[in-house]
Amino acid sequence: MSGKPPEKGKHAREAGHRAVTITDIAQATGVSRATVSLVLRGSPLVNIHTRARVEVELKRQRYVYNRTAANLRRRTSSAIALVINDLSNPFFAEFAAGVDETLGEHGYVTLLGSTGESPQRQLAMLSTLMEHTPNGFILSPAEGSDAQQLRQVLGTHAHVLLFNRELADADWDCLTLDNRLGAYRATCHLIERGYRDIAFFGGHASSSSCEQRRAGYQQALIEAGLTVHPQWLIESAPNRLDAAARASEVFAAAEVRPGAAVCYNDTVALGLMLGLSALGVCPGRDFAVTGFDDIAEAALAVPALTTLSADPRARGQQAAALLLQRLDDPDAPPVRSVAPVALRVRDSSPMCSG
Amino acid sequence: MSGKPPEKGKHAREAGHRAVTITDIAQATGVSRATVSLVLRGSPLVNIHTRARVEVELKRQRYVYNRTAANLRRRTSSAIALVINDLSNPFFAEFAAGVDETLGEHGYVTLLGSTGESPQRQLAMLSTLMEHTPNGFILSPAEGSDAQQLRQVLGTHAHVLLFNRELADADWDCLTLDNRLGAYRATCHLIERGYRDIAFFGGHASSSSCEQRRAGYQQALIEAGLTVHPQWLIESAPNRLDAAARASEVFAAAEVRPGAAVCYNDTVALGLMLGLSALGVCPGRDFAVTGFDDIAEAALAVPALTTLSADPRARGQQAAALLLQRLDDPDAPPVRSVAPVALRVRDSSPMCSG
DNA sequence: CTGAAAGCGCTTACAG
DNA sequence: CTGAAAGCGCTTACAG
Repeated sequence: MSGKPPEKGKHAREAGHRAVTITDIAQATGVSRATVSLVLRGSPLVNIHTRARVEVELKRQRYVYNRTAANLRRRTSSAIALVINDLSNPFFAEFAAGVDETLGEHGYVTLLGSTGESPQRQLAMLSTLMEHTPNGFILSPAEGSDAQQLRQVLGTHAHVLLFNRELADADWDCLTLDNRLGAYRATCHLIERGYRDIAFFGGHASSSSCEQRRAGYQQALIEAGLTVHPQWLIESAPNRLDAAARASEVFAAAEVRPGAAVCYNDTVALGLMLGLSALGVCPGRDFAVTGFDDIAEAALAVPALTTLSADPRARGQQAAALLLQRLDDPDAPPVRSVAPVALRVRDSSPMCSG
Repeated sequence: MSGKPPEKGKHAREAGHRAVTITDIAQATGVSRATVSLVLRGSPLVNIHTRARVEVELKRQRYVYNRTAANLRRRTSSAIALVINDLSNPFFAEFAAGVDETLGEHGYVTLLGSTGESPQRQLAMLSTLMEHTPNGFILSPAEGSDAQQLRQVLGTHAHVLLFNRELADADWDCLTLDNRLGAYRATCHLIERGYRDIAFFGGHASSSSCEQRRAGYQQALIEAGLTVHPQWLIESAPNRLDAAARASEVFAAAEVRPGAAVCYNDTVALGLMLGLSALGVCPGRDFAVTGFDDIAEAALAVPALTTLSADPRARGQQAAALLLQRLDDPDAPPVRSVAPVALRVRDSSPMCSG
């Protein structure tokens, strides 16, 4: 039992007045609680007139079904926990909207939890959520999550769908973006436009998504017969500030200055563009940039950012659907779904002029 | 009882295996369930050695507290419902992040619901959420919400905090932005920069926030001795597309062409800027524009958008705090909180050149 | 077709 | 300091 339970707010629905229950309805209509329950659950057993009487009384007393009580008795749950890093990241906000929409359509309610990209808070969040007995978890793991610890908290039998990040030796269902193909396409696009010296910029190399994107980038270079310079693999925190600060590292290597960069994601790309401007390098003219995610800002930036669109809302719907499938068939083998990703060409990657 | 309950997903925590309960712990340690419960709740009554034995066993069996069961017995709830229009609007996403953060710190869990700005779905959403017996609601009402119907669904005694939109004759707590002052400031700012012919663009005039912003706009004009032209009050749906389509209406009035517009919000302002460009009017040079909300795109738009910052994340925290206060003291008089709003001056409102 | 009874996992007076 | 008993609001075999 972790977290501090709310001690003050004692009023589940109302202050003083107790809520109307099936007992009230049963007494008022002169039937048993069992019969009221059958009416509520739409059982065909109930006599049509009995049903009518009960239904009138339910309306009259403004009865509200207590699903948590029913869930307790039935050993079910109608809630699904959604745990993401940060709602203020538009990509995850859209994802959450998609999840919530699909879960709602299937009669589930969404329990929300944010981790702020901290494995610590993630564990705390998850054990709090566990106490509310959700039927399953949709989890976008914080960077640096430990599968071992997660399993410890979630228990061996909880239904879990991982989004966005794979976890070493976790046998949970998983929905990821096609990171490798996406970065491959971005890199090919730059090569086609005439760039030959292309860096990979941003992200923590240890994260699985960054690793995959780098792999796609390298594959494209190799297929084109270009050299992969290790000095052109530049790490950064996945935020704008750190990316901007590290812009100069792109030109740190003595030999050749790259003329373009495939970035880990849009946020990092926008930060790099800012940093380049500060260095007197005009992004989109002196230096080509691509992103990943197609956040709303990508289309509005100057120059508009060439990027890969993952349609996060659709991913949310897909994630929810996959988890629901898992609930239907707990014994099916683990699912690994890879969502496609589409290139959006914009001004930040013009034809190479150099 | 509305909505379709999930019939398939029968496995609250695990498939087949039943969860460990206080009964298991009691049996294993040879104490009563009551004692285990006291240990869990941290009661000082329990003998220190008894407590130690029980705690070891809790760990050993990986006991997970079932808060929903406890809530049922105690007639409490540790959940709060958060109902907003659309998570894909960054303003609301930030707000939700703030709410969730503060609720989490106080041991509450967030039940999420989206209405898609539809009063219909809002009612359906709310009655589904009611079945989960949340302790209170934070509700950003969909446009066109009917207080009467809401009260019907929520019951007279539910604890509700309204955000962003007031509702005629609802005696619920309410947190709104200082719409009037914000629009007043934006208008004064344009006047100071030399504009005299200023339109008010976008939003549905019937919505309370739009009404208030228009009032601030008019006040500023009147105080400056400028005329308020009714033809310069242009309505639009609060989205980019409709705003862009209605850009030409700004110049529809025969007499004078306005040289600037105070917009209902950022989304509408960005739409207007797009529409103006299409008409050959260059926003920020030929025509000044201000927004409202300071969404992330505002700073990145070209020209960057002068707007009012409401700090939605802080609003979320504030909303959560207000609701928690209400739970502590259900009988306190209704609270109407008005959050301040700060002007962010950017390139879209340069000195008047005309 | 309907009711009496047991029980989901927990808490809380009340005895002792 | 600990246990027996009742009960939160619901559901589900089981009789009849």
